[in-house]
Amino acid sequence: MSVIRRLYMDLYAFFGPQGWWPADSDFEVMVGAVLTQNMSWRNVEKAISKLKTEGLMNPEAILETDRETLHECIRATGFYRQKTERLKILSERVIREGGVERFLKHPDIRGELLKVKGIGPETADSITLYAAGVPSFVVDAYTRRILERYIGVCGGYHEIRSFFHDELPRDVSLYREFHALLVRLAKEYCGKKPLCSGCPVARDCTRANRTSTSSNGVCLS
DNA sequence: GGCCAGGTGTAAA
DNA sequence: TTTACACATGGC
Repeated sequence: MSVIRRLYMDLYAFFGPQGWWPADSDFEVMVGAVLTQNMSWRNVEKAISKLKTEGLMNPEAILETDRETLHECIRATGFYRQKTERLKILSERVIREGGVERFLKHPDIRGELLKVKGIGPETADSITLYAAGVPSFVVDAYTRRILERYIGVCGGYHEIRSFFHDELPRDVSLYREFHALLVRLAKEYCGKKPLCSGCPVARDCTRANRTSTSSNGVCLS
């Protein structure tokens, strides 16, 4: 069995199913994916809550509402001027395509998302996987950290994503759970501290700590 | 008080 | 093609 499949099985056995993405609608997934760019989910939750309270969690409202109001709602997520523009651009595109569900059914939804200004590969993959339900692995800072530290693999976004795609069957539920489990592991056991008391995959931690990623680890690119 | 957080676009080298 | 930098707030 490959090390990556083993990691998934160990994490699933330890943490159980995560049931991601935490959202009440596909549009909320899209908004959350933009707002969490370089920002902790804790702060994103506040912004999402405010948007809902103000009745703004839909593309029409985002597009019509004045920027100052949106700034106030999402200020806690940082880069709030940029993110306001990104939400407006995304909302405009969604409406132009005939609504959220219709847009998400585009045969190349990931490619379409990447054309939208302000949506890079990670945001596109988050929306593709969790809103559109198309298996596209999300490579975020947690994924990179775990892969590098526990398995000794590093590389660019595309290389790491391909690594998961090559090693795993194309399955939406599997990709969702695996990504969520990586985040869970990173948050609870793999912060800036070297390691990792009680880590459920301590075997791999030990191995990764012995080998320098730069000299002995696997570099995909 | 300083570092960090589930990135992305742009411009310069 | 790669690297540096701006974007900005809140938690610990």
